[in-house]
Amino acid sequence: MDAVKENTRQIIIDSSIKLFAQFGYANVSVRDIADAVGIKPASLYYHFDNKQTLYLASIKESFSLKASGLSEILQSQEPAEIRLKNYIYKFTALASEDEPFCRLIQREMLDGDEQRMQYLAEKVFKDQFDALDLLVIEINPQCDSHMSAISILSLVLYHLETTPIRYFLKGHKKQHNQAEFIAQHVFNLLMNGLLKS
Amino acid sequence: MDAVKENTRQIIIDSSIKLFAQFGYANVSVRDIADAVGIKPASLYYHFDNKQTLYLASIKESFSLKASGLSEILQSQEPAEIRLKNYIYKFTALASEDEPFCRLIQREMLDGDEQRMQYLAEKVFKDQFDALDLLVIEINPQCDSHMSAISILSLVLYHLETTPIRYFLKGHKKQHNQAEFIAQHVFNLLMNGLLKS
DNA sequence: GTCTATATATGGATAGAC
DNA sequence: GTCTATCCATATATAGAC
Repeated sequence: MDAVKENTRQIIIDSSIKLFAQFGYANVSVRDIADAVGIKPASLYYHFDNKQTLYLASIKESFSLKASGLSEILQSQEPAEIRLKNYIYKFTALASEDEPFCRLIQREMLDGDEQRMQYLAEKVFKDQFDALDLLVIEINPQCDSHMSAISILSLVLYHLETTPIRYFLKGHKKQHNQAEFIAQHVFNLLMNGLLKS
Repeated sequence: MDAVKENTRQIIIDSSIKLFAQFGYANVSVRDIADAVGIKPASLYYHFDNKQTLYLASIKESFSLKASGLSEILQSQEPAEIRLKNYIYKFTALASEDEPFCRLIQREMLDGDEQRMQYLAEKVFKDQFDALDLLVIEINPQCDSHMSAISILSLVLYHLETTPIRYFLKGHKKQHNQAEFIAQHVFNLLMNGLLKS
């Protein structure tokens, strides 16, 4: 942010976050990143040993950037169902705003590298997930909170993830892509199930 | 299956399904497929115009094998809720059995190539999705059937997709990875919401 | 229908000048 | 720190012999 001299290394990371998230590792060339930054490919190799190193640094950076208006909501003094509602709306909004980041995580999940999974679970998502798990227990102490927490996340993320294909599927409307509409649908489904609209 | 002379085209499709599903489109070369089949890359171009055509044919082929069992369930004479229950159990089982294929579809969604999305939606998934949509309407005519159908699919698929990371998250148990357990959780959630276990 | 040989493009990475 | 120039590997795809 320093107007005089911004860190080139940081600009490279910022650019590659966007590119890797949008197109995936194999579909982003070192040339693409260099072009986005405005330097030549050879110059990248002054800052990073190779493409893989750059990729990992980008993921780490992306993780550490995005954090927690969500924690506030989960730790507020509202009744549990209100907290869940607020959480879903906020989470949907955040995920919707930062679609590239969501894709990056999805891609990591697909690759399924065990060491990286463990790192993500224990160093990045742990606090968030645990707090959501506790909220679910508070709402229904009888339920399998682990499964329910995953279900909540799945409903939000999958609606966002399927945006490109839902456009071509029966019954699609513009509003189905709006974060608030998705959040409303998900919260209602969680409260009432399919039977009650 | 003919012992004397099996269709080379079919062997190519079978081989590429496995490769694309496991590694993703960009990570599988025409050479890889040719090697797996046991022919030279040039020979592939006698059977298919290009890599993309081969890829789409593979997905279509792979999906239609699974879809027939699901269609039966959706078109049976059972009450709507029983059909939904049977559908979820069968769908979960199928998806669980062919994890590579599920990953392939997920990758497709992440790539979000518009032409490929349209092809998949209209030529591959259409009939299945429409039938599920109708079932949802039957169960609750008031609801947004498009959103609800996506929600059903999301619940099943995301539990499977997150298998590698859930292992490291709070409250995980072995049974959370079993198809039948997931189906039970999903059906219960859809019927009763989060509040009732 | 499958082969060999090759055209053509692209991608990761390095050497050395400035 | 960034550049130009280039190497080398790999990828898609084609031409033409068999």
